[in-house]
Amino acid sequence: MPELPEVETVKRGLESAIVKKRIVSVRINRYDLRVPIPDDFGQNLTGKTIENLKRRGKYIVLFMGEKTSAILHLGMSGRIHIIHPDEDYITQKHDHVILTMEDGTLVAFEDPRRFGMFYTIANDWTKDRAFLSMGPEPLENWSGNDLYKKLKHKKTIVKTALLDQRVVAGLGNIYVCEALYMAKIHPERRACDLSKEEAVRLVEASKTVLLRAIEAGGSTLKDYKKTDGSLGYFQYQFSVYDQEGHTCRDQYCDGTIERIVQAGRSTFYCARCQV
DNA sequence: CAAAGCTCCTGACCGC
DNA sequence: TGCGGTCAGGAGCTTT
Repeated sequence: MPELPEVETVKRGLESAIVKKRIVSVRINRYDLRVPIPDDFGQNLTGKTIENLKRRGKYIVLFMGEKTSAILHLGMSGRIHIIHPDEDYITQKHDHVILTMEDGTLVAFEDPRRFGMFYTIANDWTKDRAFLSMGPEPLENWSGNDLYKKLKHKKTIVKTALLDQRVVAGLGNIYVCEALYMAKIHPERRACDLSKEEAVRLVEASKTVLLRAIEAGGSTLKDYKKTDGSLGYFQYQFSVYDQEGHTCRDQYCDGTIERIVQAGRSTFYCARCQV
């Protein structure tokens, strides 16, 4: 379930492997992802040099000049495998796309559930529909005031509002739970009922949670690569996510972590200290 | 327009 | 051991 920290970790891993290198071939094993890979995908990428990488929300943009960018989203189960020129690699069952770089580095996009996206665009990537109504980057100039103003006229519950990528980019089910816990805000609160102070707290908590997770991703990245060469999943100790029945981690709280379902998704929270 | 509901997909897990 | 059922969830689409 890649959210912002996992995507950022993947992007950092890709950085040294492919930036400033030319793509010499593109192998596409299947086109029928949930959003199909365009027919001209391979043609558009072959021969191009990746100038830089950008992350926006849960997307990674491979920038190859003003006229070509590739846009990657890992969906639910997407992974990137980086295979160095001297390494052997057995193609995985769900490796849908494999890029070969000029130095022999392979980049495999594996995605069993096929919820991911990989496509090219022929103009300014910021104009792509994925980014048109996307909210602010949480780690860049996201303020409590901005969140407060956005939530003020939202009738939905705060948990669901934070999952909406138009409100803020990059949060998913796990980090929304974690951020609400850290901010001590109950997930069933109506978004429009949050005070300015609570919005400020929620923004600060979100930033802290995301930064810590990125840090954890970065530190475990090397160990993970040693074992199977893949990138993107890390060890991060969740306070509430998937912790149903555990005692609240707050030393002054003796509550128990509960699980409820909101809009069809699990929410984990402490019913005692999140109010 | 917002909000809620449904859908896509496979692998992991559980109970029998 | 196998088998059926359930669950996981990002985002696009449809419905209300």
